[in-house]
Amino acid sequence: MSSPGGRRVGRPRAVERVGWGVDPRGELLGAAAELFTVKGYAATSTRAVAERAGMRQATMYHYVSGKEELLVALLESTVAPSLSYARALLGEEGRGARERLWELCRADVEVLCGGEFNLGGLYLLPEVRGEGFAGFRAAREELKGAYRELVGEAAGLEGGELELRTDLVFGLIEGVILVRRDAPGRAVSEFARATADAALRIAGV
Amino acid sequence: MSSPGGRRVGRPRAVERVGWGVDPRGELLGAAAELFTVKGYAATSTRAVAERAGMRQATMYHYVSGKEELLVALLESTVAPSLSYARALLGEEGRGARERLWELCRADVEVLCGGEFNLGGLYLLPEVRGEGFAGFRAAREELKGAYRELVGEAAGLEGGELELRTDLVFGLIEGVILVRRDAPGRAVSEFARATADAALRIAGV
DNA sequence: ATTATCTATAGATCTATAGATAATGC
DNA sequence: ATTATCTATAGATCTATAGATAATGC
Repeated sequence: MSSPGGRRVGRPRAVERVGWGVDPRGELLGAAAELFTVKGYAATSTRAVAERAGMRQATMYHYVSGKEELLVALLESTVAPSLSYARALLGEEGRGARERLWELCRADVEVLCGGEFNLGGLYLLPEVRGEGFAGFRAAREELKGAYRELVGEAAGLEGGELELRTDLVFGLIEGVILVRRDAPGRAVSEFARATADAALRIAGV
Repeated sequence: MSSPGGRRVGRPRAVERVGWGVDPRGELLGAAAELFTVKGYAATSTRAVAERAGMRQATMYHYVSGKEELLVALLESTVAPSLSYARALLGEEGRGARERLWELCRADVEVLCGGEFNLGGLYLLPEVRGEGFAGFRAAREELKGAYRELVGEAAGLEGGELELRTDLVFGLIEGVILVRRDAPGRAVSEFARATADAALRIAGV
């Protein structure tokens, strides 16, 4: 436990820390979330991230190997909650596929729109095609697979038609990331429900 | 007319040009389209763009003021065709709103997915918030206004409900940009029609 | 002694300008 | 003379490492 007064081992920071209750890696992740979404990933320097997190540029390397590690962690944090929820829903035999699909859509939109920054949009970065992001891409594919399964069961589809409907539903959900940029004021949970309604209409159930 | 043999005024290029029938600015735009979408905007240097276009880095400044001018031009080229089509559709009193909305959606998807590179995705860049992109943003707003008008007329909506439906429809159309990345093989025109169908279902007509 | 941080910096970029050069045009 | 290109480079970054320093822990 880091004592409340701030008595910590090691040389003190040049600029005393402001954000509290977070460890240094968490401070870096928070700074990166803001800067990557607001200024862009490639346009953000390691110096900018570190200083925003309240430490000097070189100190960052004590906690992470570089910018990419931060981006990987942020991306995985956007897909992980939806994915584990999707796994749980697939196992719930009791509820109908239609209801579970609606619920997955709603929860996914809540996660994507709920955070302070538009982290969901980061997965569009060309950098995400690189090797370091294989884990994230696999998680995203598994999530899409869950959508496919529920769409297929709810709408009684398979083959190319199922593939098309899944792409449209998945595209809608991720498209709300873009929409949210234009209207950041709207209440998230209401918007999430409306999006889930729209997804069911697209799926054709 | 630049004579076919390639006899041109000025010092010859160090590396003789390959892509033909295009002027130097067009060569730069083509190179930028490829590199910005594949490698990312901020991650692409002026040197990379110029060399891909077959000229040395410094020569690029003879034609454009820098990378940003190229990005502005590319973005405007993605919204301009849809916008002028939207204006034309708004004027066609003869056809019903429902039919015109469907047609706008279909045409928009064709443009966004039709090109060789995923230029539509570039508008998500944080850089686009800058002043240099005011013209592009205005065009995009006008296009969204056309969607709003057609959705309102087709579905008989207004106020907050109209705003919500418009966001969902617009989000779906732009979301197909993401979808296309996952399934680049699908026939564009078939996909465009399916997306337009889905948009009408979301709009509630 | 251990730890977290700092300062300093080498080496690798990258952008934008200055000025030279090699074509055609007249 | 005009033009399109070139080469060269100054100045401003940015990344990642080396080594110093200022705390606490024992």
